[in-house]
Amino acid sequence: MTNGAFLPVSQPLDLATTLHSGQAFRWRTADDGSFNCVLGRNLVRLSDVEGGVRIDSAPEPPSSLVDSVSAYLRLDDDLPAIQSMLSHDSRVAEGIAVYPGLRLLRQDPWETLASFILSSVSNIPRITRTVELIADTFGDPVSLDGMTRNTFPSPERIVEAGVEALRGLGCGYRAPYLVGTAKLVSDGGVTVAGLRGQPYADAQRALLTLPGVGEKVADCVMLFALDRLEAFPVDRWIERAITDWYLPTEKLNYAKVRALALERFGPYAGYANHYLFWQRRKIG
DNA sequence: TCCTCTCCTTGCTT
DNA sequence: AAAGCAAGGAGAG
Repeated sequence: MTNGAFLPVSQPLDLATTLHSGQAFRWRTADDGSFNCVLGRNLVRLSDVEGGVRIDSAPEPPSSLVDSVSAYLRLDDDLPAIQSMLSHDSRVAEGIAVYPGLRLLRQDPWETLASFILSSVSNIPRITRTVELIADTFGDPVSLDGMTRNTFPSPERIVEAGVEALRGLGCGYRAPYLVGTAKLVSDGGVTVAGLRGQPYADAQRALLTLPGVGEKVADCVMLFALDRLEAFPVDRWIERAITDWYLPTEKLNYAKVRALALERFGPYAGYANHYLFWQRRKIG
């Protein structure tokens, strides 16, 4: 065992729910209840402990990753304050009551972009499987305490891999989208990481130039990786929620839903989105 | 400009 | 076990 590092947590944090909430696809739960994932080039294990989270990692020592794990878990978001701002909405309030420790994550932009290109007309188990298969095939191995997992491959690696190989891994019609986007990213045509913190309109404009990226995928990347908490991805579930709960008489389009989200939920619309998403999925 | 329709792969799920 | 369904996007009309 490694020596572990302690990340004190005073915020609400439900690791199990957060890490398996469909925003990240590579977290696994071990038999001992801990969670492991490759973050960047480190294999990281998180465990719930009294007053916080225990971090183990390799090859870099856990003590050097405390800040980056804290950032990844968005512990800088004051979740109770955000939740109280959103609780005027009864549907969101219901979601908060069921998942009080459900947080958004601050993930790697490229991996998030690739994952959500693969998400189209798919489902969470399948996305998880495909993303893992891509890492197993084209990533680099990292080991921690006898466990080995692979890094998520760089855009350059995805370009080298090519469309046919990705089709072979079950990417289907999304394979050329992923390779096309990887080309633009590796050429420096679009610097995804550089979009973090950019204004919504600028980040969106850049993302929409990428193949396989429409408004919904762009919103997922902005929300889950680029610090745009006002992003409000509209997938099938959210669309049903809006239709049934908010705008039953209107003919919806993406812009209309976004306008409603911003007006109703403001700068933290993305948190409302995530609670609504899970409330709606629960109901069907 | 904006809307509607169709097609695109394949694994989960019932 | 056949069939519906799945965190959509692109292109045509």
